[in-house]
Amino acid sequence: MHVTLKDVCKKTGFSTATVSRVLNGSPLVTEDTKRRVLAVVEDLGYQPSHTARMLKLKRTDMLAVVFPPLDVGFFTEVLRGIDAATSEHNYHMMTAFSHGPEDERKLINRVIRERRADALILMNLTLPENYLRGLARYGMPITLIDRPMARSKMASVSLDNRTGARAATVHLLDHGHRNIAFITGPKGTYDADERLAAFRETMQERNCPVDRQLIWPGRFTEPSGREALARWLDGGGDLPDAIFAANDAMAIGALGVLRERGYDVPRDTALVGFDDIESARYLGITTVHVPMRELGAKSAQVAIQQVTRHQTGIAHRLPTELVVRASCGTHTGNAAPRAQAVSTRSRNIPT
Amino acid sequence: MHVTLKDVCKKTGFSTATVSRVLNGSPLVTEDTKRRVLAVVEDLGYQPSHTARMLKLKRTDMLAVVFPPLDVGFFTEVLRGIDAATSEHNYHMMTAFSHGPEDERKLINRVIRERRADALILMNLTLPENYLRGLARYGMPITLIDRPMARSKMASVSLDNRTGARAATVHLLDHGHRNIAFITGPKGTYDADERLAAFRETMQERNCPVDRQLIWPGRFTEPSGREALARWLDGGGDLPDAIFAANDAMAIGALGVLRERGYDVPRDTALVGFDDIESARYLGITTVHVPMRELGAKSAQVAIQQVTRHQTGIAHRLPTELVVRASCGTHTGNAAPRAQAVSTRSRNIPT
DNA sequence: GTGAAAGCGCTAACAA
DNA sequence: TTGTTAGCGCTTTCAC
Repeated sequence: MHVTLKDVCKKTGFSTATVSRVLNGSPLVTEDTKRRVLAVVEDLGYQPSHTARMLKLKRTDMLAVVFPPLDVGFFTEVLRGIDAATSEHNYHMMTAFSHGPEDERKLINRVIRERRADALILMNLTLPENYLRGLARYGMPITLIDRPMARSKMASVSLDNRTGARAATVHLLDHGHRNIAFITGPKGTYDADERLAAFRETMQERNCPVDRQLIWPGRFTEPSGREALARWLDGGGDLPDAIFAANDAMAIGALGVLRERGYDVPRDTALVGFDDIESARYLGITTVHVPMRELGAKSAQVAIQQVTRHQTGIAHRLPTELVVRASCGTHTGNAAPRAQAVSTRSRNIPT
Repeated sequence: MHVTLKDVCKKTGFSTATVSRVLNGSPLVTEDTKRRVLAVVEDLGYQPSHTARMLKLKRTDMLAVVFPPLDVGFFTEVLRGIDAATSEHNYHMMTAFSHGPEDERKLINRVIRERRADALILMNLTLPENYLRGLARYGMPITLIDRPMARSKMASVSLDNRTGARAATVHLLDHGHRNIAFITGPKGTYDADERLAAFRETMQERNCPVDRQLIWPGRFTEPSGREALARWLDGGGDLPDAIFAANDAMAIGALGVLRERGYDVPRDTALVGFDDIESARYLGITTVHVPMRELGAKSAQVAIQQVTRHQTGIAHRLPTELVVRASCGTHTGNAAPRAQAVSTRSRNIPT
């Protein structure tokens, strides 16, 4: 059997109250008592049962994180960010990956209803706003990553997608590309919509008409990026001057198709992604850097603040930043120095 | 306030015992009682408190996973594997990334002593065997990923590193490479040691002397791969016929150096990695595929078996498999068809 | 078949 | 300063 509070009491002769006080650093105990209790605690190798504590205190010191079923390296980074902040505040992290929308709701419900965690962090899910609002009723603080909630007090940590998408579009335009294709993310996803909108706006501002045919639907996955470009080319479409994918996974998919068909990047077409995942760096893909760790860390902090300080409606927006690499722009000759001006994150493996 | 068992009792008129029986599917209740109780449960939106249950049953339905502070995409995949098996068995997953060896022990101790989980999965840690054996005393089942424990009953799920490393080495030799450099993983790590040992053995069997100078120390990280090759070249070393890195991250690091210095892969030197992470596929790096998801899924299954069936000393060993891509061997002309024979996993983006 | 009651291991009034 | 005691919300003997 394992050691409980009572064992410590028996051995010290003190009551549970006193021992508990010592353990919780109450000032209402003699130095001597404290010493004696701690000695026995040490001796017996006693450790308070977290479970019992939970039941009494109605705290779990646990943050639950639910991720969508996407595979991209993006989530690892976010997870690490959450982990870092979480453990810094002496919280634990419970992780679950959803395996589809139904599963997502089941997961979320289970966590909330069983009160397995003090707060819930939801990432980039496509769940409708009113469903999310409904969750608020259960009283567990929820922090949304990647989606500010318009008319609600739900906390969120999101991205300034527009500035990044705008910078990328401007970069392409500045390098003389006009005929730019855009591979979208799943419709209805906040980030995807913002990125597309900013692309459109920027094009319009520059009096550069957007060819509707060149808006290719994607799903934020690598295969969907492949398909988008392949379908266009197979349908007899000309290779555009540039391709702007709403995330790196799709950019990588498109790059695969380009290489397989003998096209050179950036000579035949420029390519830009979004996120700045590890593979994008290795492949030399110009992209918009997203501070993934910070996204995670910030959301964990927000979640904890909601728990400990009962703060509500906290909304953060993190900046994004263009990172110029070989996949785009270098053929103008002076793009390299310019790249430095845009960002110092450009260490990469030339392709 | 939230709904408890008592609320259901009050509303139904039954005792806690009966309601609890209904909830746990006991056969000792009338169909009618069951119906009435469930109706009220539904009506009130009652959900049993997991915490209270835990305290009573001394089960947490939680698997704790501790990962090392490495960044590689490897872990994401393993984590997904664990998640899949975990949720399939109605368990939850608690994740923690260590931030160094001291931290690692602290994390592990906390989980074990507080009994936050029913079982613990440890991944690829460099913790000494006797420390691990010491942990067994606490009674929490531990499953090791990537390291079979020689003289102990600790469960493990590990890799057949040798077969994979052997296949890779043979592949390089068959393509006429003799002068092969090997970038090692951190000394003392099971996988790293096995891979190096198999490389050495295979070379010897083929009467191909291993040049000690060409064994470059690495740490399983991308920068360490860069450094290993850069140091050699900067020291005036000739580019070897081939480079075999003990993992993909380091292979990618070396590839970066090669490209920066204008070398072509595989023309100037062949390159082989280990793990088959996503980036390796995109970069067309020949590598040894490691079934990362299975590694995770299997370890979760083993962990759960230990909990539910009190099985002990389960040891699994998963196969690895050579995947031939562009970074190696294709310059012989007929390597492509051969690649098919070796593995069908070779879809990749030609570099 | 159902209920009363005793805990699981802890914390925190309240009393002394 | 320390002890007594009543729970937290559930499961499970043991009676009935």
